[in-house]
Amino acid sequence: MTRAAILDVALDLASRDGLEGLTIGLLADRMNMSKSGVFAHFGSREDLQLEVVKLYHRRFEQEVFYPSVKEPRGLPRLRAMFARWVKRVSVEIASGCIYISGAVEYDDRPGPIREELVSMVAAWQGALLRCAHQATECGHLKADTDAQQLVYEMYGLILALHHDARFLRIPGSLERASVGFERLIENYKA
Amino acid sequence: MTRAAILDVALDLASRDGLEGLTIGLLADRMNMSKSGVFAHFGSREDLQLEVVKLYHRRFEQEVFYPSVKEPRGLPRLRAMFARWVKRVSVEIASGCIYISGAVEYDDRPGPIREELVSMVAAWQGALLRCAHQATECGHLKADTDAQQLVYEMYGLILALHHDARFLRIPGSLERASVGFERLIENYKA
DNA sequence: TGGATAATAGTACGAGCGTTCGCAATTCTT
DNA sequence: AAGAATTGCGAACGCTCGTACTATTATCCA
Repeated sequence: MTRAAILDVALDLASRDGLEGLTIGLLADRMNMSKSGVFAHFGSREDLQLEVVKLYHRRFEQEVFYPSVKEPRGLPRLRAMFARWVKRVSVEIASGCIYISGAVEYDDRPGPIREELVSMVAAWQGALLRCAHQATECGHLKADTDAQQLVYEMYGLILALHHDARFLRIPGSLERASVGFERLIENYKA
Repeated sequence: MTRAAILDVALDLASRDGLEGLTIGLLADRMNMSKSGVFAHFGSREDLQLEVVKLYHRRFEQEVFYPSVKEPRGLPRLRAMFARWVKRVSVEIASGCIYISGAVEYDDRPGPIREELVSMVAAWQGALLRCAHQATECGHLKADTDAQQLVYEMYGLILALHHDARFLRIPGSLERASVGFERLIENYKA
């Protein structure tokens, strides 16, 4: 299916230039197709963007979420989630992360794309939250652990990784994310 | 000076729509001026963007940095820096923060604007780093404190604040940033 | 083999962008 | 008061964008 191939390249372009920077003309060039040929596969540019977001979400789930839930519930699963997340972002240092760039692009731009992005990021944070709760229920973390706070700080470590490595290009950011996570867990450990 | 008034409005627009979203036509509308009238004050759009970035930096310094260095060096100063920083970002939840949106917009777009942004953010991180070093020298923090790691995590807390409050619109993010900072300091305290 | 069906190309349009240029109005200088 | 310099306006240019419409080519089924 040509459509799938187009979406694949579109995801690549959107990762680099942002969802708003994704343009049909450039996409057609990369595909060696005409603009109208590419356009015909999607009803509108917004539809194309939405499909790209959904594709990214599927990739993220497949690479980070699903393999992690195979780990034993509680702290090991939470650790796996963070480790795979870091690994994913460390690859995206070269290409860009749509969750993060999308969060900035659509923080004040209403519409279906923003809604799609918000619901996906919220779903991921929800998964982390459930996992953190289970970790306290299993007795891996202290009983009075504030799971929301834990997820908040995990997200901060990832955002800082993206910022320092991709924008400022500071080496060693990867290790800093891991060190931060270990310190975080050490604080909440039972 | 009309130029200063234009820059003021331009900063507002760039905060909302990003530096790349800043357009001369919209700016002219907001100023009740013609496009060419606005344009004449700057040699090019890029110059306008650069001036906006510099203006933002001056505001940031004035509001966050300068008042903080009046505090006693070491931990009190570091605390003041973070507190004022949080306060500033909490205001920017409504308007947007150019350091953060700029980091995403220009992480892969070479040119003078990226360079300006990088040098400014690096300067701010440098100031935090020096302050953290002084805090260990003063004996406020443990002697083996990794200042880079500390700054990294502080930055993460701020990024998470911006993300959760402005994009996801989760209430209580402000408190989470403060709680995270306190836990951070508690870890590194002498 | 021929005719419906889908996929791609080509062209054109209208809008918005940054930018240029010439002209009017205002302000400053002497 | 006259001339120079600044400041703003309006129209136009060339470009790129998303999109619509029409043809052409390929595919597949009877």
